Amino acid sequence: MLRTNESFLQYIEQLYHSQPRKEDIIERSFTKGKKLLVQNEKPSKVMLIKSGITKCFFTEENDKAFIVEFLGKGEILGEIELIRNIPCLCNIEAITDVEVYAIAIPYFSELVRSSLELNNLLLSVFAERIVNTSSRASYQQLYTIENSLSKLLELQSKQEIELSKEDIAAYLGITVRSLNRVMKEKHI
Amino acid sequence: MLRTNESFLQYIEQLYHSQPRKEDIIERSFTKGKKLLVQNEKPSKVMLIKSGITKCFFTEENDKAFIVEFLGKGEILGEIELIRNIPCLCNIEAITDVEVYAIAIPYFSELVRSSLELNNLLLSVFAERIVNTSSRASYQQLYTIENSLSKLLELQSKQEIELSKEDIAAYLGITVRSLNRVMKEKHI
DNA sequence: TTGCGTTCGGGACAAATGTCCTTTCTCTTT
DNA sequence: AAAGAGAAAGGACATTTGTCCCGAACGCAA
Repeated sequence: MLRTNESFLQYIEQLYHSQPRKEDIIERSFTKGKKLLVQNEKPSKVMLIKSGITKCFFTEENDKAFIVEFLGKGEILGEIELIRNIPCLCNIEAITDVEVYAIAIPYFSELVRSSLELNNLLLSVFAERIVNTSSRASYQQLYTIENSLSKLLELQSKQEIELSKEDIAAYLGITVRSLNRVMKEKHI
Repeated sequence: MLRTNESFLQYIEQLYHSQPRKEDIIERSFTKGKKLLVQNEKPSKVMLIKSGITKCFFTEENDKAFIVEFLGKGEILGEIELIRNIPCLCNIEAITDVEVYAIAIPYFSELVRSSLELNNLLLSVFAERIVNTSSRASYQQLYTIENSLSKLLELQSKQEIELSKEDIAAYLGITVRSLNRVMKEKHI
């Protein structure tokens, strides 16, 4: 649910401190509620989260939202779009105040081509996201809201993340009305 | 829906023909209906499809099935499990007769650590799968079966793949009864 | 040709979820 | 303190989907 990545953060911080040209990686801040990346727009930077939490979500044409993941410290953003050379797949929005390392695209491209360390970090991240996204897609399609909610609440208590009801509903792909109904039936 | 990857196939075929030790990559065949990989079991090889089509699916504890993707020529199998060192996430089953290149795990691991070309091929594949899986998860959660079926039929006609009703239902994460109902209403 | 078993499609009803609207609660402004 | 606006929860009804079971069609063997 909430993903973090300490080794990726260390790797980028080491690059940040040792870079000769100081513009390849800069620090940026976003306040809660701000969009870091906008769906269907070309990303200008690849970013890695230094602190804070973001949600990564689709807005569909019927105006409904689906949260794919919550991304925290050490998680990378915008890298899929760079590798596939496409506009942003999803929106990324800060749900707390967030600080990131913003990495220039030509610099990041060059690293992907040449750094095995970066490649291996990215492969691990991608593998993790495929596992998480596909297994949750399967589960939420084949079980009722009650089962999915139980799983989410269990994860949530382990990770100590505070989510609004609207965000919980968007993560499960349902309406807030349905979420309230199921929570009431389960006496939550 | 059906994924293929010509450049990955060329890369593996070049390795296959030039390998000194002939056991690192071997060819294997599977008849229609056979399982190439079994969910929750440790994979013994990483495989790349030379010809044929497979389905990659979850079997949930409530005995329902969800097809994540159909994988064809040039697509790689079992690599996620190797990178994350986990048992198989899904089942992989041949829906036509299938031939694969089976790659020894220590050999493949060594290539991942050392070959930038392989890393870049894998990054592209993973990026594609994340895009596909997450966007379809969102769509199928937020729209009705009718919309999802329309999308599938459109893809299917472009790709000339023949699917059983049971497989279509499993790809959409619904029952065959529901699929029949919607197909009848749409006069298909 | 007939009988049996399996597969497929659909009827009927139940369950799950969405939509729309109302009521209550909370917060802010006057 | 009161009023107004916005947010949150839930009632009622509609729609969508799942479950169960039955009948028809098909294939195979005797």
